[in-house]
Amino acid sequence: MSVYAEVVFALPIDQSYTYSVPDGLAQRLEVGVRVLAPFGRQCLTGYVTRIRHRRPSGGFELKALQEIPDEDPVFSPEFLKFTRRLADWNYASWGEVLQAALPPSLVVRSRTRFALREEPITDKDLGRLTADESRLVELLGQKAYTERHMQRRFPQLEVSALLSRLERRGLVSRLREMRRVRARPAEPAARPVSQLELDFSLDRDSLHAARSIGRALGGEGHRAVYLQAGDDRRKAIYLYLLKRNSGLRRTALVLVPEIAQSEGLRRDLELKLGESVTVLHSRLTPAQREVQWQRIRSGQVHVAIGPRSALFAPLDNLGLVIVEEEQDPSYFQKETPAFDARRGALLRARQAGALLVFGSGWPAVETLHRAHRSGEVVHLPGPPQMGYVEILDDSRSAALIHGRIVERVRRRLEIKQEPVLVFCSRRGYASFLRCSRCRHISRCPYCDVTMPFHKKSDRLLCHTCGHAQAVSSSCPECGGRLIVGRDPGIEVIAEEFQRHFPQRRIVSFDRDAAAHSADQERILNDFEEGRIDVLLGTPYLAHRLNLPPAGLVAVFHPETALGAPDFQAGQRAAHNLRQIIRHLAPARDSELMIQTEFPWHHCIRPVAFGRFEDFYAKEIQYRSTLGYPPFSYMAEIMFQGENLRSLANRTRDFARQVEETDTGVEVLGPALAPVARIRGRSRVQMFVKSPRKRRLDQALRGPLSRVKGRRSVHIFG
DNA sequence: AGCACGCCGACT
DNA sequence: GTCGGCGTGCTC
Repeated sequence: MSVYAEVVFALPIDQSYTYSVPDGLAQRLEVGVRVLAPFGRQCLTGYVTRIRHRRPSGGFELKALQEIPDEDPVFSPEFLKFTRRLADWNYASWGEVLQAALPPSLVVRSRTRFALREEPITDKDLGRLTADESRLVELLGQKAYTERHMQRRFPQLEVSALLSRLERRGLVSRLREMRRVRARPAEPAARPVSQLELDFSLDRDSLHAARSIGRALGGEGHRAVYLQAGDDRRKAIYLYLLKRNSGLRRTALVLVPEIAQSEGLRRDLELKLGESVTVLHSRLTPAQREVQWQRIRSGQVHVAIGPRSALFAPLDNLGLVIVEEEQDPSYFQKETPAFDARRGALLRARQAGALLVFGSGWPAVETLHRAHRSGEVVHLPGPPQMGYVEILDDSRSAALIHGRIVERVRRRLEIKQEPVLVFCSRRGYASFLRCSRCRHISRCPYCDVTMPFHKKSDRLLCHTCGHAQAVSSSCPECGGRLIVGRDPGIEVIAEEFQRHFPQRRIVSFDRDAAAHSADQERILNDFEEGRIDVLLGTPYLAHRLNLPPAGLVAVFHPETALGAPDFQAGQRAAHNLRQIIRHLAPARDSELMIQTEFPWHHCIRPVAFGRFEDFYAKEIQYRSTLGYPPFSYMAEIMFQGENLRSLANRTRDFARQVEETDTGVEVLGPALAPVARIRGRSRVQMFVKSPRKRRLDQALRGPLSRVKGRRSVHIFG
C-alpha cells in the first residue's frame, strides 16, 4: 500500500505539501522526520507533519520525496503540536518555527553553484567576452562558486546578470547540490562533576511557598504560578522545584534572559544539579549546539537552561517550565519567526501538562495582571530598599550635572574613597549636530532618524543602521557653523565628570568605547580592583549583573525610553531603572542620585524608591484606560518596501480587507512607522487590537494570507 | 523564500 | 528590433 507524506517547509507560507513516498524510503517515514523534497525547481529540507494513506484530491501531480536523512524523528508528536500552536498564535508558518527549533547544522540546504561547462572553453569564446565577463570566467576556471560568493568577491559587478548571460551562451552551467546531510557529532566533552554543596537554604516563607508551588508537580494538569520575590529567594525556590521535578522523573526547562546577567544562576544550577543539566548559550559553536541538542533529544539531559531559543529544547516528558526574570525584553524575538518566549512557555507547558513558573522581582504588568486573573501569584516581599534616594529636577538647572550630584560624588570619592557608578542611556555626545544659520540637522542618508554626534571617534553614527560618516567642518547645506544639538549623551557626561574631577580616573563602558569583550572584561576588572574612580555606562553596562555594586549610583535621564511611541515605553523605562538600581550596594549609607526631566513620573519616582505597587497601579490603569495589553491583544503589522507608493497601496488594501471582515476589531493606521525609513526601505505599520485573541485571528488570518510582499507581524498581549 | 512568466524603456 | 528591469503568481 502506498503512503503519502504531508510536508512543511521553512517558507513564509503556512501550508503543507503532499509527496508520494518511494518504496525505499517508506520504512523510515515517520511523523517528525526531516525529508529532502523537490519543491519547484529546488530541493528543500522539509518536515513531515502527517502521514496519509490516501492520495489527496486535487488536480496536481505528486512528486516523490528524495531522501529521509533521519533514523528517528527530530520532532516528537507533542513538540509538533506545541509548535503548531505557537505558529498559529503568531500568524507564522509552521515550517519556519520548526526550522528555528533545530540546530542550524541539521538544516540541509540545497545550493546552486556555477561552473564552467565541461567542454573546454576556446580562445574564440574568450575573445567574445567583455572585461567583466572574463573576470568571472577566470574565477570559475578554478572551481565552482555560488552567486553570493562571486558577488562578495566582486561587489562592483552585476554578478547575477553576467551569470545569466554566460549561462545563455552555454559557457557556464548550474550545479545543484546538497550540503552534507549528517555531520557525525563530536563526542560530548566530559564535564567535571562538582561535589560542591552550595547553600540554597530556604527561609520559612520561601519553604512554605516552594512546597505549595511544588505540589503542582508530577500531576497531569498544567498550572501557572507567578513568583514575585527577590533574587536569592527565587533561586532557592527554583532549585527546590527542579530537584523535586527530577525526583518525579520529569524534565525541566529554565529560560533566562539573553545576556551575561544570568551567568550566575546557570552556574549555580549546573553545580547543584550536575551532569543532567545542559546550558544552551549563544556562544556555542554549531558543532556544540548539535551535540547539546542530541544529548537532550536522546534523554541524557533532564534540565535545559538557556535564552529564549531554549524554548525549543527537545525535552520529552516535560514537568516544569521556569521563566526567570520574566520581565526581560529579550524574551521577545522580533526576527522571523517572531514570537514571545513567555507566551511560548505557556503554550509549551500547557501542551505538556507541566507546571509553569514565571519569576521576577519586578514583574511585567501584563504578565502579573494575567496571573492575578487566571493563575496564581506567590508574593514574597523583599526587605525594604536601603539607602538614600534623591531625584533631581533637570528642568530647573542648566548644569549638565546637577550640583548635588557633583557634591555627593566628591564626598564618596574623597571621604569614603569608594568608586562610583554612573548610568546614562544615550550613546555618543549629542543626539545631532545643527547648523547655527540654516537649522539643518544631521540625519542618516538611509534612515529617517537624526544622526548622533560621537566626539571620541569624531563622526556621526546612525544608531538605527550603523552608518557612520565623518563630521564636516561646516554645514553641508549653507556652509554655516555647526553646533552641538540637544540631548547630552554619555560622552558629554564623561567629559563633564572629568572637568569636575581632573585627577580622577573616569572610564566609559558602552558599545562604542568597549567594542571587544576583552576590553570590557579589562574595564570590569579595573573597576572591581579599585583602579577606576567613576565608571560610566549605558544600559548595556546595567545588564551586566556581575558588575561589583557601588555605594553611590548616579543616573542621568532615565526618561529616555519614555519618548518611544510605544505602549510599553513606560514599563521599559521602569525596568531599565530597576536594572540600574540593582547595582547599588545594599547598605544603609548607599546613595541613589537621579537627574531627570520627569521627577514625578510613575515610571521613575516609585521605581527609584522600590515601590512596585505604586508603579503597578498607575501603569495598569493607563493600560486599562487605553485598552492596551493585558486588556487587549494587539498585532503590529509592519510592511516594508523600496517604493513608498506601491507600499501604501498594498497596505491600504490590507487594511480594507481587515475592515471588511467585520469582526469589530480596532484598527489603527496604516501610517508611517515611527522610523519611516531604515536602510533605504520605507516602512508602513498598522495596529489591530481586540480584547479577544480569537477576534484578532478572525480579522487577520485571511488578509495576511493574501497580502503580498515583505511584512512582519508582532503580537503583544 | 526562490524562481519563472510576463509586460515596458535603453542599447548590440 | 532585443535585453533586462521587477510586478505577480506558484511551488505537492
